[in-house]
This record gives sequence, C-alpha cells and structure tokens, in this order.
Amino acid sequence: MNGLSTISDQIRARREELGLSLAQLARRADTSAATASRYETGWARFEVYTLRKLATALGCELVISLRPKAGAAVRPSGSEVVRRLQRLFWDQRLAVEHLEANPLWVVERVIELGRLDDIRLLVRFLGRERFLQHVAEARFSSEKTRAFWQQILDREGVPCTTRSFRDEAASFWRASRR
Amino acid sequence: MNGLSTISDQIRARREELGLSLAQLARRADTSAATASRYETGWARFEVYTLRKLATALGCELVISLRPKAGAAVRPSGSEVVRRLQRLFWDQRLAVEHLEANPLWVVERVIELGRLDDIRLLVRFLGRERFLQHVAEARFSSEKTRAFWQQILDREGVPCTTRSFRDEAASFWRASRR
DNA sequence: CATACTATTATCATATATGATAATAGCCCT
DNA sequence: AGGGCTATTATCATATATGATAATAGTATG
Repeated sequence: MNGLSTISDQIRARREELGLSLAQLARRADTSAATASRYETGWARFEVYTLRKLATALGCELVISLRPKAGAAVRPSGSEVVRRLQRLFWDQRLAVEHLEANPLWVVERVIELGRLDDIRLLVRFLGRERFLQHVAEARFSSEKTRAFWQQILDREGVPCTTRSFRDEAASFWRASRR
Repeated sequence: MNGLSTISDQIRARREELGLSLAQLARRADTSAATASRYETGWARFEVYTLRKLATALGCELVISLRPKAGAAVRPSGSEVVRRLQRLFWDQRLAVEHLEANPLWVVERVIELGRLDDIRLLVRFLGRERFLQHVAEARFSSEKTRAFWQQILDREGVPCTTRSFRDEAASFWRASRR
C-alpha cells in the first residue's frame, strides 16, 4: 500500500499532503510542535497514544499488527511436545521417537485427555492434515468426544458440547485452516 | 489478514500459539511479566519500543502504518487554496470564483511560479485529470518549463531538470496516479 | 536587509511507562 | 487438601516521554 518505510515518513508525507505545518498538526492533535517534530524525525520510543492522536489529526487510522516472519519456527520441537504432553501419558515414558513411530497413539491420548492448548501443540507439530487423518482412525472411549470430533471431520469449525469450549475451538479451527 | 482487532489480542494469540507463558515471553523480550501482561490486557499508552521487543520475541515483525479514512477530506477548500496561492497573483486579488471560472489562468500561474507544494495543492483541488487537461492547454514563458511539463504529459512520472526536484516530482506523480 | 514564517534541537519541570516485587486468585495435578 | 504452575494487579523507585519555552537556522517575501 504505502511505499514509505517508517511511520515517521508516513506522518510527514501525509502532513505535507494536507499542507499542514508542524504547529498546525500539533494543535489539531492536541500535542506540541516539538513532539510532532520528534515523531517525524523519528527515533525509537514513540507512544502509541501520541501516535494515534497524530494519525487522527491527519484523517487516518493507525494500523498496528503483527506479521509473522517467514523464518519464524511455528512447529514446536519434539522435545517440547514430549515435555508438555508427558503428563497425559502416566502409564509410560513418552519419547520423541513415539511422536513419529506411533502418532496415532499420541493423537488418541491427546484428543481424549488433553486440553485445547495440548491439541493446538500437537496440530502444530504434526501438521493439520496428518492430525486430522489420525483423528479419523482414532478410537474414542466416550460417545460425546467421538461425536465432537466427528463433527470436526465432517465440516471443520463446528459447534461442540459446551459453549465456552465450542467458541474457542471453532475459532481455532477456522484460524488453522490456512 | 488477522481477524483479531487490537494489538493486545494479537500478542496474546501469538503467544498462546507458541505455547509461551507470560514469564517466558518477558524473558525473551527482555522486559517484565508485569509489562507483558499489561500489553495483553491492553490499555492505551504502549510504547512502540516495548511493542517491537514483544513482536520480535514472538517471531513477528511489528507493522505500523497510516490508513487514510474514507471520509477524510483530501480536497482542500477553495478559501485555503486562495490563501496559499494568493502570493503568486501579485497583480490581482485571487478569489474563490476564479478557481472555477478561470482555472486555466490559475494553472498557468502556478506551474510557472509555484513551488512543488503549490502544485500539489492545486492538483488536490482540481483533481488530477482536470489539472493535466489545463496543463495541456497552458502557455509557457520558458522553454525549460514547457519541456518539463511536456514530459509529464507524455509519460507521467518522468525526470526533469534538477535531480532533487526530479526525484520528488517523480514520486509525487507516481503517488497521485491512484 | 528586514520580517515572518518554517523545522529542528536543547533545556527543564512534569507526567507516565517500566521493572522489581509481592499479593491475590485461578487452574492443574498429585 | 496441598504444591506448583499461571495471570493479574498493586506498589514504588527509576527511566523516559511530553509540553513549554527558547535558541538556532533556513527559506520565502517584501
């Protein structure tokens, strides 16, 4: 959208586009010309509060968002998965090898006993496709959980048993759909 | 992109996605858990400095930009145009009526004597198309300015006489192209 | 040259964020 | 019930941004 790199450059460009002096901008934004100049010359420690006042005075909305870096490792390490899921495997010591050698066993245990963040972790480790594939093969001890996961498989992002869990789970599946 | 509204929500979502506790995030970001919690629960006065540290710790880039609001009046008022261009019309009192009744006269005067920000102002007032149309009809006193504007008309965003002016003018025409 | 803008930067008092710490409360697990 | 996590919030000392003001310098204009 905007070819200008820093927010300082964007503020200056917009101000000049509107033909405002620093003093005029400062008055509109209810701040000082010194501060406005500091924001345009740019250093590191702005306050979002002031930034938003300046943006509003320039007839703009201030957009702040996180953009995941390409190299950012979203997939957790096997050791982290083991450490966090170990408590679900009281009968046996969980090892990293099990994750690759017997993922169905791990998936069954996690969807049976795990919390939502346990499921999230496993999905990130196995990948969405592999996880759902194992869910399709899994055996369930309770009809309730079976029905829930059946719905997930049939049409992703679907209501489930309890309201709070349903909302959170639904948004999670929507978000992970890519 | 991200359906979550506030930056606070985005930070929390990303942190939970990575399976970090507030204390872990704070350590990675070289800040305190109290601050991390404050940023996630959200109030108004964040510092961009801290925000950026948190974003980096979450493997993200912090994006900050101005988005012009739809209703934002970019077109200046006639009175403002008159006030700012009056100095170019020493021989006569410029009035708002002249802008609509005799725009060619105004355009000629401005492209002959005005600075870049004068031209910007007039373009915003008349609109890009009308402005260029009048430029095409305009008479020039110097061959140099005629050649410059001829180039603008032939292929927009083109080099001109001096380097500094050329760069600024070129980027201006590129930006105003819609 | 004089006047009047402009932007930048310095200084200083004040307002506010931050970090350390602790208290509270909730949740999970044994 | 108890231990160990977690997140939130309060408090307080300190670091930093902000606003007011002024000094400096540049530029346009008369």
